[in-house]
Amino acid sequence: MDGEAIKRLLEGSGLRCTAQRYAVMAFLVEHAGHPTAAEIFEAVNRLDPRSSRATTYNNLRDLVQAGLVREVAVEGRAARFDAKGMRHHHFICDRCGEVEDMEWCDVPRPGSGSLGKRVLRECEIIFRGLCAKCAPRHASRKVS
Amino acid sequence: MDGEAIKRLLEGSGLRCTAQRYAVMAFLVEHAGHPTAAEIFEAVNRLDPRSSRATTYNNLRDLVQAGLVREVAVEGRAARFDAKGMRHHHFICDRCGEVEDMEWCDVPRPGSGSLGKRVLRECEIIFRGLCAKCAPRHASRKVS
DNA sequence: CTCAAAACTTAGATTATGTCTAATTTGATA
DNA sequence: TATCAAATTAGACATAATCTAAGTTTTGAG
Repeated sequence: MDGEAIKRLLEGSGLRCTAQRYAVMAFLVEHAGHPTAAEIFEAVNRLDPRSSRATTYNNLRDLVQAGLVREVAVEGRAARFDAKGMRHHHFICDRCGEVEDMEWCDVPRPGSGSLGKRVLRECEIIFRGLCAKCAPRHASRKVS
Repeated sequence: MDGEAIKRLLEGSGLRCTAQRYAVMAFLVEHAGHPTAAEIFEAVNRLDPRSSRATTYNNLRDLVQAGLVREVAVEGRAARFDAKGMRHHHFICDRCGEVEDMEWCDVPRPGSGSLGKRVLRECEIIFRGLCAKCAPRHASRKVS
């Protein structure tokens, strides 16, 4: 995705394409590794320190509200973000908190009986366990 | 579930049944509404102030590690807890953060190809949208 | 173009949530 | 009862995220 595409993405969602907001979105598009807000802030400021921490959080919130970015909460750790590209599920490592994408598959929808008055927007599967890096160390150590 | 059953549950998992730990577990068994740690602390201390905040957090962590309690992370809000009774999925309200149980159904397992070296422990579906209380207000208001 | 309003950004204070420390208490068991 | 590991405690500390109030930029009406 090039710069123009990102600009169109933002403006198509009613968000102005400011330097700071563009930087956050572009970083997320290029880095699929589910960075935290702190990592995003540090990365976009490393070479071009023109965005404050508050703005990074503001823009992440705006992007999530616009539906361009997904926020993944992880028990006991900072939230992680990814650009909503292809649909996918998530694998969360019990040990290191790493979030990884898992191949998309359809999710069984709840019957309207069990849904009641709720309005469903999306369904996602969370797989939990040990990531490829942590799995080998598992045999001898209690998962903490 | 009576007091003896809770005691057996704790001791069966290698945890001593202390007054404070029992209070946390009993509260979770009786209150299926996914309370936060702060709510649990406040509730178990309202009439019988014998547990500190640190102990409440320690015990919640112990219970989660022992597999007796589940922790549910919610984007932008405090973690919520529930006693692992029947298996169920979760519905999280976009607007108010409320966590509700959804009927259990089997989750499609990822093929061993897409799983790679990862070790899978559990799968859960997260349904997102508006809860029954928030849905009616939706038409006129942007979901904040 | 000009001006005012709206959108956006900012630094730093503040809040919310959760963890750690060091001292003390509890309780199982020898 | 004496011992010692487990559990608890108060409060300091850490971290993540939000808020505030002021300043800056962009937009659009006139």
